[in-house]
Amino acid sequence: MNIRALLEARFADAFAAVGAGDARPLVATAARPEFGDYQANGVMAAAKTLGRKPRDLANEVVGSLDLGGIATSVDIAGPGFINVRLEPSFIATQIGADRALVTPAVPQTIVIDYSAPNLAKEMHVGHLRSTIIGDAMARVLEALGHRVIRQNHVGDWGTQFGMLLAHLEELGNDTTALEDLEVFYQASKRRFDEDPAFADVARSRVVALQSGDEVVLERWREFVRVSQAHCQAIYDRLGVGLTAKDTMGESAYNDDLPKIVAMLQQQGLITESDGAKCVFLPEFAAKDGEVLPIIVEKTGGGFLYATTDLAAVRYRCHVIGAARVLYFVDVRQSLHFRQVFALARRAGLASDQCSLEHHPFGTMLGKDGRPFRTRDGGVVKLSALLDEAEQRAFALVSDKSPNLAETERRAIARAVGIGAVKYADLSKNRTSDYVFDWDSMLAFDGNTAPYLQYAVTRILSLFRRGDVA
RNA sequence: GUCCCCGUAGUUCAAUGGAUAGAACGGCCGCCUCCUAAGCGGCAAAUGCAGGUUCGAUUCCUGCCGGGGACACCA
Repeated sequence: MNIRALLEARFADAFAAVGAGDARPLVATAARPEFGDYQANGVMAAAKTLGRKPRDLANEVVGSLDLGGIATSVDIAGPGFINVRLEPSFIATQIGADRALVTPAVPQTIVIDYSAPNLAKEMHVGHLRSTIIGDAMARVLEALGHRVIRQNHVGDWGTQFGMLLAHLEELGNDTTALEDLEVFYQASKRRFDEDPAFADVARSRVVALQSGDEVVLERWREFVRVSQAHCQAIYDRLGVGLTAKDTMGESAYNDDLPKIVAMLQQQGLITESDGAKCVFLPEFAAKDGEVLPIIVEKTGGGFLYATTDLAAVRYRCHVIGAARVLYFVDVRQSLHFRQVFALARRAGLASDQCSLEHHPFGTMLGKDGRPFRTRDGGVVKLSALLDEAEQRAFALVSDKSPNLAETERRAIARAVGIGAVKYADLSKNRTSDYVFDWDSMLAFDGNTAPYLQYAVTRILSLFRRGDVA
């Protein structure tokens, strides 16, 4: 039983008994410890509605309130706050009960879309927030008793794969070239930009891929397998629960895309504009009457990510039967998701019972206040970031505890370094940008992972020395 | 230009419409010597501006100022 909910119910009974049954008791945890443990704030509003003095009404509420065995004291304070101090034995039994302090949820099926790296390249810092915030949410919702379905919407399809496959062919399909995916991607792009003949081959591979050419498809599968192994290594280092079975990439929706467009067409939602198939929804009209388009098919054919996301919505709502779909995606995608969600509803790709929610997050900035980059302006690979976190932690640990064996210092450095990166992110406001700063996240002072980890270590040490449990 | 998000101590973050706006780091003033690697106590320090709704506004509404982002065939 949730304590707040229990108190709310008891107060509601008391409110009803004194003729204030229409008002909510508004029970909350106490604002300050000296007030007690919980407080009910609803009397002031109720008194206003009833035209009564708040203190008088509060007295009557307390008179009718039954908190036997729950509270040691119930006091009226200020203009009409009611403060409750809990019975220690009651708290003890609540804590002893299984998951006592967790509100038991009515179980729902919840899809969580997070991480979503582009498999053509290596994961970079831009994927960090989605990955660890989404993972944290998945765990929380599971702990509340929900059926959580993780969906890693990886970028495993599209024009860029034609380029990569063509380059891989040039190298005799030797997948060891993929060990450094970033280098491989850059080389492919260079070939594509510099050699028109290569570009033609690349384009033909895209067509082969999309038309289901088994030979090309097999090479593509191998590429995806290797690339996904890179991601898995990162997930394992981060302690993130994603695995291959959670992958539901863009390619998975390939066959649905023409059907989605046909369906929109049938509903009369599509307007052709400059050769592209667009949907113009009135809710995206500006003051000047200009309406933002949602492009679902390019001039000359070919689909865009709005189409893919519509197919994903349909799958999640209608096939999986999700009650909620949570997207942990960069704030810059806000407009895109507003459009996709609105269109999905309009076209019946999402039922009214299916809640579509974009939970955006801000950008990771460097100390200069600009997006976090390497010194020469390149994107920071996630593996390099985690390497540096462990190295810095190792230097700190070695400095403070030079007597420990190196293997032990390495193990501690891993926990401290990775923990610092994750905690620095999760302890920040999700929706605003934040400055990524090694020194503050690895500090042994303040609101940091090293501080928390040391506090736990110290408590365990006390228990050990005191011979407690 | 249009639309969206955000403005809280010097800094990083808190505060279901509730009481005296909380922490941490940094700063200043004292004190102490170590429970795995964080010493302890104290002090100063903030709701961008102007209205409105409300018994009560950091929170909701309007306008302004400031910052960020997005806006047609990339994702």
